[in-house]
Amino acid sequence: MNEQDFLAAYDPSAYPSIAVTVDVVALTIRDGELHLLLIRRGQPPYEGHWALPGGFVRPDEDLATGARRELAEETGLGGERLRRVHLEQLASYGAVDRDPRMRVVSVAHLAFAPDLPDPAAGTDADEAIWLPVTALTSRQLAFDHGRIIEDGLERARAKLEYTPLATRFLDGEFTISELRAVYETVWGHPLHAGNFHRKVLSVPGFVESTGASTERGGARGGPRAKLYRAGDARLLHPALLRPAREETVR
Amino acid sequence: MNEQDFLAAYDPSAYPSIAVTVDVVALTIRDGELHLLLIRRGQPPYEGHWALPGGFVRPDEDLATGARRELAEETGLGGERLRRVHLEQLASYGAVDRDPRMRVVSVAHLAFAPDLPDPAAGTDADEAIWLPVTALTSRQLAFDHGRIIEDGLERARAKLEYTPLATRFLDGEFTISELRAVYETVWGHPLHAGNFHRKVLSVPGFVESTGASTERGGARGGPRAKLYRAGDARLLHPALLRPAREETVR
DNA sequence: TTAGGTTGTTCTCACATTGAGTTGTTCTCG
DNA sequence: CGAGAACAACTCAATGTGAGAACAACCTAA
Repeated sequence: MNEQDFLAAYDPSAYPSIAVTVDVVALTIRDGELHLLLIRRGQPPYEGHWALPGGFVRPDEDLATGARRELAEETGLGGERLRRVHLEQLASYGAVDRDPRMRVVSVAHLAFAPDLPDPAAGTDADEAIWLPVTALTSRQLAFDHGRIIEDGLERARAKLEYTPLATRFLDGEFTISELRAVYETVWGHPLHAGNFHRKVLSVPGFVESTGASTERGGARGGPRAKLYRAGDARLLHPALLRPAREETVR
Repeated sequence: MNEQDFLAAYDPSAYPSIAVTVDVVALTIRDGELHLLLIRRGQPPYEGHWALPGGFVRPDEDLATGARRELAEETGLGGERLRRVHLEQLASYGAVDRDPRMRVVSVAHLAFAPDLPDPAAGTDADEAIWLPVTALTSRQLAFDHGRIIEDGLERARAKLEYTPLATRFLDGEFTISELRAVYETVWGHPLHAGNFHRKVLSVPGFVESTGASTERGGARGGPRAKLYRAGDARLLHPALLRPAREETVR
């Protein structure tokens, strides 16, 4: 620090004026497709464009609390349902001109949720929807939110490899096939059912059996599947690696 | 966003007052030990405690630029040497009471550098040193910098697994043994020399041969070693995994 | 009610990767 | 010159992975 910084430090009105916001990349799986929570902006800048839920960090809340509050406001979620949503910090975005109104640093967060109700009820005038990520390319996104979403999706794909967070897209009890569907949806391609089954059961602490089975077979046939719940592992060891992706390596 | 937020958005003086800083966890390897750049604070709060290099983000610079500037100021580094330092964003820290003077959100960064000169010259009155990370426990650290350092070290250890960033701790040309020493130093335990050698050469794009060898054998004997430089891979595939660490998994 | 197709689960087998140890050679130091 | 160290290449067993097959349980549609 130089002398100027020190002076600034002692005079709360003298430090550079930068606003701090939180934005949330909230993901869920609906009808076998990965969906993202978006808000349509009702005023300039980027009026009519789609944006991530977010807003200013309040003086009395920390970053994670602010992100969870924004998520609650837009989804109408609360209590136990909200508490079960996985929320982690993604990264911060602070390009000088990312908001035309003023200097804003946004601390982006990433959320994984089981299928949630439509967000319309209980929020303000802005339109909020769960949009399939496959439909993103055709949408106009506000600010640098396109970049934030890309980073969030890549983080989500990577996290499924070495953490048990895929279970956060499911309800408390699930079948191995449902878990496999999460991986296939987030990674975007099919997995070998037999190998996946073997792998999931062999990783210690990933899932634990409930002893129960589904009431009926699948909609298109097949036997009843055994039910599992999330285990106590916080990391998968060894990891469940995505099939090789040579392109991304160089 | 609710109505209050909208009003705030249009009135630059009405948004919550939060300062934005950058801090840098700068790592290098000296004498076979991992070192960290620390500054001794010359004034309260935390006077006399050790802190990460950092300071306010300036209105005209983005986050990465600010972090690189702070690093340059404290190391006296510039030009090509500075440009070769790997710098990436680590995470943001925004607990309400992390700075007693005011609300501060710090965007922490992580830097990997080859052995650098002592930082004393060219900087301001504060004392700056490269401290072995093994000596950290006995030091009083300012703010939440202990936590930030922990997160930085864990990120560094993880990054060595799946990226070729270990080469950033070395000069342009290096031997496989020197590269292995980086891994052993950062991970904190010895690796099997033969297996490491095989693995490094088998991962495409990790290192490429220069064709040359060292002028002399090692200080304690042994043949001349072949020299390599960093390859063009940005990710290691397959990764070079740390030996299992059961404790951290649950 | 039955036929045909789907799914959950368990196997098998070939192949790749890893951990551990060995060998041979080159070099430095005393 | 001899001892010890380190580079580089090899072997071998254990483990993990990809691909496919087997089989029973179950659904829907005819």
